Amino acid sequence: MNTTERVLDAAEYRMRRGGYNAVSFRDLANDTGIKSSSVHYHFPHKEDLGVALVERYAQRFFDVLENASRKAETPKQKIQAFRSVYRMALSDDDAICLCGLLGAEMAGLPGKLVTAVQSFFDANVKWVEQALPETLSKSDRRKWSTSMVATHQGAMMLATSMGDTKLFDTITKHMVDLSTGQG
Amino acid sequence: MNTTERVLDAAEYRMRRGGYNAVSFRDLANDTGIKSSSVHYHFPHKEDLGVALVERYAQRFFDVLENASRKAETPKQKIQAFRSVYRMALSDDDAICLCGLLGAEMAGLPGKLVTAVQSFFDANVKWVEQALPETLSKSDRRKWSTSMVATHQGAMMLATSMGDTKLFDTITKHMVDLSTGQG
DNA sequence: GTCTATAATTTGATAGAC
DNA sequence: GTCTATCAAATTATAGAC
Repeated sequence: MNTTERVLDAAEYRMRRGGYNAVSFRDLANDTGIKSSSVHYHFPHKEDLGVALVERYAQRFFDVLENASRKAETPKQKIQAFRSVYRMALSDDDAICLCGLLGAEMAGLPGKLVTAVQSFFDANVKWVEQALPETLSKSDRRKWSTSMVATHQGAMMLATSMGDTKLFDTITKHMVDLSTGQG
Repeated sequence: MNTTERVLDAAEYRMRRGGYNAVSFRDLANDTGIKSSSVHYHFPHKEDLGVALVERYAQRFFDVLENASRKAETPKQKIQAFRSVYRMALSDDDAICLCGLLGAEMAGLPGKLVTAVQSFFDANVKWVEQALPETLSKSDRRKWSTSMVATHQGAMMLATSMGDTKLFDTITKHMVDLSTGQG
């Protein structure tokens, strides 16, 4: 794998655990086996690194989501695909969503990062909206899609905080059940 | 007001915006009009400061919640009181919940802070559980209470990230409606 | 309780050689 | 692309005077 990607891997690991300010060029250098000045070659400023990281994260997220929902035909199946992608992000990496963490730190982040995180959430909400039954009103779709994103993000945070991954399962299943009329 | 409280005020303001690592002794000293060594007199280590801050935050939160739910008789009224306390924390201070932010950074926080944040969430979940109708099964009460906390935390984060406080209102009203059979 | 002074470490960042 | 060398600033923290 090329160095830029390896730096991003190290940065993602650290940032999804401690946040933006918990990542330093020196840590990334040690993680990657190069010097901090070489990390600066790939990402001159920390803000650049953050933006590249969020963009890669978003790209991957929607790639996986696209794939997971490929065979989904009903709204219910699509929502379940959405849930499964969040679930994988949580248990595969044993960390919360990068944008969930950065979203919490939003007021302390550099401008370009704020925009990138907002784009992720915007696309998230739009995706769920599009997946919901067309029979619902526009405003009902908004209500459900924003609630769905908020609940999934909150569930990740709460489950990780309490050290109980099952909490994520309980909460998000409940939400999906409610949205598909099983609650 | 005494200096310890003024330091905590400054710390809360900063930490609820940028997170644990966005707060420095020197910033707090400047905010409070004393020197950083004097801040250390009140809180020898940063971890102490963080714990004291979370404990004060939790105390105030439940004091306000107690007061807001004092006249509430029905489960619905109690849940609405819960929602209103989160809403006030968001709009009065124009920041998300201290523990919501620290919960997101959990994996990067010192041990005593982790415990303090967990206690806050634990008490949150228990409070909602206790407020729900006794007619519900124990497991249903758990499902609803954890979902309620997750959704409120997620809604705060999402609303702040998108710069749209109304998003919090829409999402949490939807959730409360669902829980009280209005959805 | 607050100050001055200071230490040890970390941080984001740059210049210039190879 | 990576290195050595270096920097200025910031960070947590302590010693000791007042």
